[in-house]
Amino acid sequence: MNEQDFLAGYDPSAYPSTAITVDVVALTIREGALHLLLIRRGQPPYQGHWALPGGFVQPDEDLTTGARRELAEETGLGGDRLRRVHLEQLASYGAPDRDPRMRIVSVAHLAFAPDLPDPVADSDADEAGWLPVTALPSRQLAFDHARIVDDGLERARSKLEYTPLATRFLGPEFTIAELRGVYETVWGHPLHAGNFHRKVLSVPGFVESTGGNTERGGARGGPRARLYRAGDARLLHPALLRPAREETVR
Amino acid sequence: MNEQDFLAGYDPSAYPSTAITVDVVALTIREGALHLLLIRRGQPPYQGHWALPGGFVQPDEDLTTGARRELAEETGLGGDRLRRVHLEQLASYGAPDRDPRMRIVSVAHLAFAPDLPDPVADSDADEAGWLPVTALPSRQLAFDHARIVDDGLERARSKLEYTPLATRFLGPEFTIAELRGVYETVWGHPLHAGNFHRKVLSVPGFVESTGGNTERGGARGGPRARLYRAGDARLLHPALLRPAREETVR
DNA sequence: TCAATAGTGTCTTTGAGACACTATCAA
DNA sequence: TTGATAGTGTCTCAAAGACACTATTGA
Repeated sequence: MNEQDFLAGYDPSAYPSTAITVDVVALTIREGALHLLLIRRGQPPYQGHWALPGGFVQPDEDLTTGARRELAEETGLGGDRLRRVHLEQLASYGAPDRDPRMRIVSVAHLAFAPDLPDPVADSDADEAGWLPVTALPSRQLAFDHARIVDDGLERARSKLEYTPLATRFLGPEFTIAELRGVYETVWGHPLHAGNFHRKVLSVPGFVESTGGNTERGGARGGPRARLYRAGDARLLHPALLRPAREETVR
Repeated sequence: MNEQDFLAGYDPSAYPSTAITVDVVALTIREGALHLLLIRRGQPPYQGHWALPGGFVQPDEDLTTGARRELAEETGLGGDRLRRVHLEQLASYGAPDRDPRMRIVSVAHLAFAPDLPDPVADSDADEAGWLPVTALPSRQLAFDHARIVDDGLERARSKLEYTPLATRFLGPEFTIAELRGVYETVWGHPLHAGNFHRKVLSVPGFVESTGGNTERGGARGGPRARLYRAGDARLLHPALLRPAREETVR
């Protein structure tokens, strides 16, 4: 039997079937706090609970394409704004009982977005919004989404160490202080301003100067800061390591 | 409608269906070279091509459980030997056309194993074996498995930097020189013996002394080496970074 | 005038890497 | 005896972090 004949006689339904969804852990920074895009479910299961935006993968689309589509649908965003959002695969979650309806494997994705407008609820949901991650209703997230969010946050913290993706939380032009704000928000503790400044400028390709300055100094005074845009590095070398965390090592 | 009623009337077949497989990039070190477990396919599609071990996820098993089961089936291994194999999720691959039969999303896993016996072919395959990764028939791997292998190798190289998983390629007791051999094999270039030795011993929890020594010196002479076992660290701090690779940064 | 901030200078400590050297063992 | 290897000592350089300081701005 050759491959042609084999495929002609192949019956997909003879194999165990499972549904595939994509879910998105979309992060942004608002007013100095890390926010997560969540949807309040309008239908069972977990009706009324908050859940990650996501849905079934369409027959003709790639996993990451599906995740970007879901993100576009939930945020009402498109075009250039959406294209500036960083999106990467996070991990897949497939415990047999994670969804009461049927066996569903979710391919979770992680997104970093600059401050975006409030989402518009679509037909399936009665509410959608950016919620601060520090005040998450952890026990009330649908399915295993609390676990997925935890994994996403840890991945985000780690990614800031060795990639320049912190810039994806900001607009096309930013100051070093704003970049430092991203690190402090995601990592959850303050950094030394002077050392951070020098470190960022010393990593090749992390940021490049636009030549411009901010129009005004800080809200409470201070000189006008120089403006930078993201450089062409894909990895930071040397990396910007988080302050030692002995506890997490063992 | 409450959740009970909803689930009772829920029809899984109304949703787009997809098959889920797990594939395993299983690595081991034989005679100083990195080897990969491959199966020569006995059936279409890609009949006669080499492919990663893997298969459909069973209805009641978790993704990682499925990967471990597939690994056990292909290697004929069980019990303690299998339990010593490190297994982690790598990534999921779901391009719509990656399998000519139907939409199949593969959740790839990565395994690090100490030198294992040659695998026994099962009913679906006419051949199975550990192949050196340097001499892979890249263009002849089935499906998108060449890409998955590349991703797995890069993940393996990276994991050796900041985790103690190099020890998973070795037996329960090993010398520093053997551990160095793992790094040299996976990273693909020689390391300075003296500096490596000191570095490994300086990282807390990486290895701990057994108190014993090897029975004999090296094959071409030299003193007997001290024996070590894996320590309790889950992360290396500070990390063992690969020598700088400027090319890969941009 | 005052307080906050941007940006730079400098010193200390840690760690990576180059190199040298000794002790030990197989052939 | 010879040559390879295990393990240690030492030096240099890069980088992280602590601290200090100046210049610039808003209030």
